[in-house]
Amino acid sequence: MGRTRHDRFDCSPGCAVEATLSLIDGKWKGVVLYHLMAGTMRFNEIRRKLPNVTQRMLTNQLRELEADGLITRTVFAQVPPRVDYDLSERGRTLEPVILALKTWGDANMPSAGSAAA
Amino acid sequence: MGRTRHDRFDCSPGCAVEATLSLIDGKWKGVVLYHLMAGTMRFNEIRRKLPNVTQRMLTNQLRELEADGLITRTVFAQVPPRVDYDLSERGRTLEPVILALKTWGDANMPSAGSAAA
DNA sequence: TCCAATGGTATCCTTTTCGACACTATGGGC
DNA sequence: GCCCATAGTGTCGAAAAGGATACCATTGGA
Repeated sequence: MGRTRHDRFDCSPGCAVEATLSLIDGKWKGVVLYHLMAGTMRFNEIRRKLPNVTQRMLTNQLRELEADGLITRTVFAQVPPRVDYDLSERGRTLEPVILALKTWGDANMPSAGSAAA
Repeated sequence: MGRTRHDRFDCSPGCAVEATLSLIDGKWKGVVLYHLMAGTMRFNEIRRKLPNVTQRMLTNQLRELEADGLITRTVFAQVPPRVDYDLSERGRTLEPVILALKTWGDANMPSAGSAAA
Protein backbone atom coordinates (compact mmCIF):
# COMPACT_ATOMS: atom_id res chain seq x y z
CA MET A 1 0.00 0.00 0.00
CA GLY A 2 2.78 2.39 -0.79
CA ARG A 3 2.69 3.22 -4.43
CA THR A 4 -0.29 4.74 -6.07
CA ARG A 5 0.06 3.25 -9.46
CA HIS A 6 3.13 1.94 -11.18
CA ASP A 7 6.30 1.03 -9.44
CA ARG A 8 8.36 0.17 -12.42
CA PHE A 9 9.06 2.84 -14.95
CA ASP A 10 9.99 0.64 -17.85
CA CYS A 11 8.64 2.90 -20.53
CA SER A 12 10.34 5.17 -22.99
CA PRO A 13 11.88 8.56 -22.23
CA GLY A 14 8.39 9.97 -21.69
CA CYS A 15 8.61 7.96 -18.54
CA ALA A 16 9.61 10.87 -16.36
CA VAL A 17 6.26 12.38 -17.20
CA GLU A 18 4.42 9.36 -15.87
CA ALA A 19 6.70 9.16 -12.88
CA THR A 20 5.91 12.70 -11.83
CA LEU A 21 2.27 12.15 -12.57
CA SER A 22 2.20 9.11 -10.32
CA LEU A 23 3.20 11.28 -7.39
CA ILE A 24 0.63 14.01 -7.74
CA ASP A 25 -2.14 11.89 -9.08
CA GLY A 26 -4.68 10.34 -6.79
CA LYS A 27 -7.88 12.25 -6.69
CA TRP A 28 -6.95 14.71 -3.94
CA LYS A 29 -3.19 15.00 -3.93
CA GLY A 30 -3.11 17.83 -6.39
CA VAL A 31 -5.49 19.96 -4.39
CA VAL A 32 -3.81 19.14 -1.11
CA LEU A 33 -0.46 20.12 -2.52
CA TYR A 34 -2.00 23.26 -3.91
CA HIS A 35 -3.45 24.30 -0.57
CA LEU A 36 -0.26 23.44 1.24
CA MET A 37 1.57 25.86 -1.01
CA ALA A 38 -0.14 28.58 0.98
CA GLY A 39 1.44 27.40 4.20
CA THR A 40 1.16 25.00 7.09
CA MET A 41 -2.18 23.40 7.70
CA ARG A 42 -3.70 21.10 10.26
CA PHE A 43 -5.59 17.99 9.37
CA ASN A 44 -9.08 19.32 9.84
CA GLU A 45 -8.12 22.56 8.25
CA ILE A 46 -7.32 20.74 5.05
CA ARG A 47 -10.41 18.66 5.43
CA ARG A 48 -12.59 21.73 5.61
CA LYS A 49 -11.10 22.90 2.32
CA LEU A 50 -12.17 19.68 0.63
CA PRO A 51 -15.78 19.17 1.62
CA ASN A 52 -16.13 15.92 -0.28
CA VAL A 53 -13.25 14.00 1.15
CA THR A 54 -13.53 11.50 3.97
CA GLN A 55 -10.92 11.28 6.73
CA ARG A 56 -9.83 7.91 5.52
CA MET A 57 -9.16 9.28 2.07
CA LEU A 58 -7.43 12.37 3.29
CA THR A 59 -5.29 10.42 5.72
CA ASN A 60 -4.39 8.11 2.91
CA GLN A 61 -3.39 10.81 0.49
CA LEU A 62 -1.45 12.62 3.17
CA ARG A 63 0.41 9.43 4.05
CA GLU A 64 1.32 8.81 0.46
CA LEU A 65 2.51 12.33 -0.04
CA GLU A 66 4.60 11.95 3.09
CA ALA A 67 5.98 8.62 1.93
CA ASP A 68 6.96 10.27 -1.33
CA GLY A 69 8.75 12.94 0.62
CA LEU A 70 6.61 15.77 -0.67
CA ILE A 71 5.18 16.88 2.64
CA THR A 72 6.22 16.74 6.28
CA ARG A 73 4.00 15.67 9.11
CA THR A 74 4.58 17.15 12.53
CA VAL A 75 2.77 15.57 15.43
CA PHE A 76 2.35 17.47 18.66
CA ALA A 77 1.88 15.07 21.54
CA GLN A 78 -0.87 17.13 23.03
CA VAL A 79 -4.15 16.22 24.49
CA PRO A 80 -6.32 17.57 21.73
CA PRO A 81 -4.22 15.92 19.04
CA ARG A 82 -2.52 18.31 16.72
CA VAL A 83 -0.76 17.51 13.49
CA ASP A 84 0.75 20.04 11.15
CA TYR A 85 1.24 19.41 7.49
CA ASP A 86 3.77 21.27 5.44
CA LEU A 87 5.40 21.09 2.04
CA SER A 88 8.87 19.61 2.29
CA GLU A 89 11.91 20.93 0.46
CA ARG A 90 11.18 18.49 -2.29
CA GLY A 91 7.54 19.38 -2.25
CA ARG A 92 8.41 23.01 -2.81
CA THR A 93 10.27 22.10 -5.97
CA LEU A 94 6.96 20.83 -7.27
CA GLU A 95 5.39 24.26 -7.03
CA PRO A 96 6.10 25.23 -10.63
CA VAL A 97 4.48 22.02 -11.79
CA ILE A 98 1.36 22.54 -9.68
CA LEU A 99 1.22 26.10 -10.85
CA ALA A 100 1.54 25.02 -14.49
CA LEU A 101 -1.32 22.64 -13.93
CA LYS A 102 -3.45 25.29 -12.33
CA THR A 103 -2.63 27.92 -14.91
CA TRP A 104 -3.58 25.63 -17.73
CA GLY A 105 -6.74 24.59 -15.99
CA ASP A 106 -7.78 28.17 -15.40
CA ALA A 107 -7.11 29.06 -18.99
CA ASN A 108 -8.41 26.00 -20.75
CA MET A 109 -11.11 24.32 -18.78
CA PRO A 110 -14.69 25.17 -19.70
CA SER A 111 -15.68 26.27 -16.25
CA ALA A 112 -13.26 25.14 -13.64
CA GLY A 113 -11.24 27.20 -11.27
CA SER A 114 -13.11 30.43 -11.44
CA ALA A 115 -16.55 28.86 -11.44
CA ALA A 116 -17.82 27.41 -8.20
CA ALA A 117 -14.93 29.10 -6.50
CA MET B 1 -17.44 6.05 -20.55
CA GLY B 2 -16.27 9.50 -21.28
CA ARG B 3 -14.61 10.97 -18.26
CA THR B 4 -11.69 9.34 -16.61
CA ARG B 5 -12.37 10.39 -13.09
CA HIS B 6 -14.45 13.25 -11.84
CA ASP B 7 -17.01 15.10 -13.83
CA ARG B 8 -17.96 17.69 -11.32
CA PHE B 9 -15.33 20.05 -10.10
CA ASP B 10 -17.01 21.18 -6.96
CA CYS B 11 -13.85 21.69 -5.00
CA SER B 12 -12.02 24.78 -3.93
CA PRO B 13 -9.88 26.99 -6.16
CA GLY B 14 -7.24 24.23 -6.31
CA CYS B 15 -9.79 22.62 -8.50
CA ALA B 16 -8.17 23.69 -11.72
CA VAL B 17 -5.21 21.57 -10.71
CA GLU B 18 -7.38 18.48 -10.44
CA ALA B 19 -9.22 19.36 -13.60
CA THR B 20 -6.02 19.49 -15.60
CA LEU B 21 -4.78 16.38 -13.90
CA SER B 22 -7.90 14.52 -14.83
CA LEU B 23 -7.13 15.08 -18.49
CA ILE B 24 -3.57 13.86 -18.56
CA ASP B 25 -3.98 11.19 -15.97
CA GLY B 26 -4.70 7.65 -16.98
CA LYS B 27 -1.68 5.47 -17.02
CA TRP B 28 -0.57 6.15 -20.58
CA LYS B 29 -1.94 9.53 -21.53
CA GLY B 30 1.07 11.42 -20.32
CA VAL B 31 3.48 9.37 -22.38
CA VAL B 32 1.25 9.42 -25.42
CA LEU B 33 1.00 13.18 -25.25
CA TYR B 34 4.73 13.38 -24.78
CA HIS B 35 5.46 11.31 -27.86
CA LEU B 36 2.91 13.19 -29.88
CA MET B 37 4.77 16.39 -29.11
CA ALA B 38 7.39 15.12 -31.52
CA GLY B 39 4.91 15.00 -34.37
CA THR B 40 2.22 12.98 -36.10
CA MET B 41 2.11 9.29 -35.34
CA ARG B 42 0.15 6.31 -36.52
CA PHE B 43 -1.55 3.89 -34.20
CA ASN B 44 0.99 1.12 -34.37
CA GLU B 45 3.78 3.60 -34.28
CA ILE B 46 2.64 4.77 -30.88
CA ARG B 47 2.07 1.22 -29.83
CA ARG B 48 5.61 0.31 -30.62
CA LYS B 49 6.80 3.12 -28.37
CA LEU B 50 4.88 1.69 -25.45
CA PRO B 51 5.75 -1.99 -25.34
CA ASN B 52 3.53 -2.72 -22.37
CA VAL B 53 0.29 -1.31 -23.60
CA THR B 54 -2.43 -3.37 -25.19
CA GLN B 55 -4.45 -2.15 -28.16
CA ARG B 56 -7.52 -1.92 -26.05
CA MET B 57 -5.79 0.35 -23.59
CA LEU B 58 -4.16 2.46 -26.23
CA THR B 59 -7.39 2.80 -28.18
CA ASN B 60 -9.08 3.80 -24.99
CA GLN B 61 -6.58 6.44 -24.00
CA LEU B 62 -6.50 7.82 -27.51
CA ARG B 63 -10.27 8.07 -27.57
CA GLU B 64 -10.34 9.89 -24.28
CA LEU B 65 -7.67 12.29 -25.38
CA GLU B 66 -9.65 12.89 -28.52
CA ALA B 67 -12.87 13.39 -26.58
CA ASP B 68 -11.06 15.93 -24.44
CA GLY B 69 -9.97 17.72 -27.56
CA LEU B 70 -6.29 17.26 -26.93
CA ILE B 71 -5.51 15.23 -30.02
CA THR B 72 -6.94 14.85 -33.49
CA ARG B 73 -7.62 11.56 -35.18
CA THR B 74 -7.41 11.42 -38.94
CA VAL B 75 -8.70 8.32 -40.63
CA PHE B 76 -7.65 7.52 -44.19
CA ALA B 77 -10.22 5.33 -45.86
CA GLN B 78 -7.63 3.11 -47.37
CA VAL B 79 -7.38 -0.58 -47.64
CA PRO B 80 -4.61 -1.09 -45.15
CA PRO B 81 -6.30 1.11 -42.57
CA ARG B 82 -4.38 4.17 -41.66
CA VAL B 83 -5.02 6.55 -38.81
CA ASP B 84 -2.91 9.52 -37.91
CA TYR B 85 -2.78 11.00 -34.46
CA ASP B 86 -1.75 14.54 -33.81
CA LEU B 87 -1.78 17.06 -31.03
CA SER B 88 -4.62 19.52 -31.49
CA GLU B 89 -4.33 23.24 -30.98
CA ARG B 90 -5.48 22.75 -27.45
CA GLY B 91 -3.15 19.83 -26.98
CA ARG B 92 -0.23 22.00 -28.00
CA THR B 93 -1.04 24.43 -25.22
CA LEU B 94 -0.42 21.57 -22.84
CA GLU B 95 3.18 21.25 -23.93
CA PRO B 96 4.58 23.45 -21.16
CA VAL B 97 2.74 21.37 -18.61
CA ILE B 98 4.04 18.08 -19.98
CA LEU B 99 7.47 19.57 -20.15
CA ALA B 100 7.24 20.76 -16.56
CA LEU B 101 6.24 17.28 -15.55
CA LYS B 102 9.12 15.74 -17.45
CA THR B 103 11.66 18.23 -16.22
CA TRP B 104 10.72 17.65 -12.62
CA GLY B 105 10.76 13.91 -13.12
CA ASP B 106 14.21 13.99 -14.65
CA ALA B 107 15.52 16.15 -11.88
CA ASN B 108 13.80 14.62 -8.90
CA MET B 109 13.04 11.01 -9.47
CA PRO B 110 15.53 8.48 -8.11
CA SER B 111 16.10 6.71 -11.39
CA ALA B 112 13.50 7.57 -13.94
CA GLY B 113 13.93 9.19 -17.28
CA SER B 114 17.60 8.70 -17.82
CA ALA B 115 17.72 5.21 -16.45
CA ALA B 116 16.28 2.44 -18.57
CA ALA B 117 16.09 4.91 -21.41
C1' DT C 1 -5.72 -21.04 -49.60
C1' DC C 2 -3.41 -19.26 -45.71
C1' DC C 3 -0.72 -15.69 -43.55
C1' DA C 4 0.48 -11.03 -42.47
C1' DA C 5 -0.42 -6.19 -41.58
C1' DT C 6 -3.63 -2.35 -40.50
C1' DG C 7 -6.67 -0.42 -36.60
C1' DG C 8 -9.65 -1.59 -34.21
C1' DT C 9 -13.91 -4.10 -30.96
C1' DA C 10 -15.97 -7.37 -27.59
C1' DT C 11 -15.71 -10.05 -23.60
C1' DC C 12 -13.99 -11.46 -19.41
C1' DC C 13 -11.39 -11.02 -15.28
C1' DT C 14 -8.24 -8.93 -11.77
C1' DT C 15 -6.45 -5.11 -9.32
C1' DT C 16 -6.77 -0.68 -7.56
C1' DT C 17 -9.28 3.12 -5.93
C1' DC C 18 -12.81 5.30 -3.63
C1' DG C 19 -16.46 6.02 -0.38
C1' DA C 20 -19.57 4.90 3.85
C1' DC C 21 -19.53 4.00 8.22
C1' DA C 22 -18.16 2.77 12.62
C1' DC C 23 -14.72 2.78 16.28
C1' DT C 24 -10.60 4.56 19.23
C1' DA C 25 -8.21 7.71 22.79
C1' DT C 26 -8.05 11.85 25.56
C1' DG C 27 -9.74 15.71 27.90
C1' DG C 28 -13.00 19.67 28.42
C1' DG C 29 -17.66 21.51 28.89
C1' DC C 30 -22.22 20.94 30.75
C1' DG D 1 -22.14 10.53 32.74
C1' DC D 2 -22.61 12.24 28.01
C1' DC D 3 -21.27 14.73 24.04
C1' DC D 4 -17.93 17.48 21.58
C1' DA D 5 -13.51 18.08 19.24
C1' DT D 6 -8.91 16.35 17.70
C1' DA D 7 -6.67 12.98 14.32
C1' DG D 8 -6.85 9.16 13.17
C1' DT D 9 -7.68 3.50 12.01
C1' DG D 10 -10.29 -0.63 10.28
C1' DT D 11 -13.52 -3.11 7.69
C1' DC D 12 -16.63 -3.67 4.00
C1' DG D 13 -18.15 -3.29 -0.53
C1' DA D 14 -18.95 -0.90 -4.98
C1' DA D 15 -17.06 1.02 -8.95
C1' DA D 16 -13.57 2.07 -12.01
C1' DA D 17 -9.32 1.30 -14.19
C1' DG D 18 -6.36 -1.77 -16.34
C1' DG D 19 -4.96 -6.25 -18.69
C1' DA D 20 -5.44 -10.67 -21.46
C1' DT D 21 -7.27 -12.70 -25.17
C1' DA D 22 -9.88 -13.47 -29.10
C1' DC D 23 -12.27 -11.76 -33.06
C1' DC D 24 -13.43 -8.54 -37.31
C1' DA D 25 -12.64 -6.63 -42.18
C1' DT D 26 -9.77 -5.97 -46.14
C1' DT D 27 -6.32 -7.05 -49.43
C1' DG D 28 -1.74 -8.21 -51.05
C1' DG D 29 1.72 -11.72 -51.15
C1' DA D 30 3.50 -16.54 -50.94
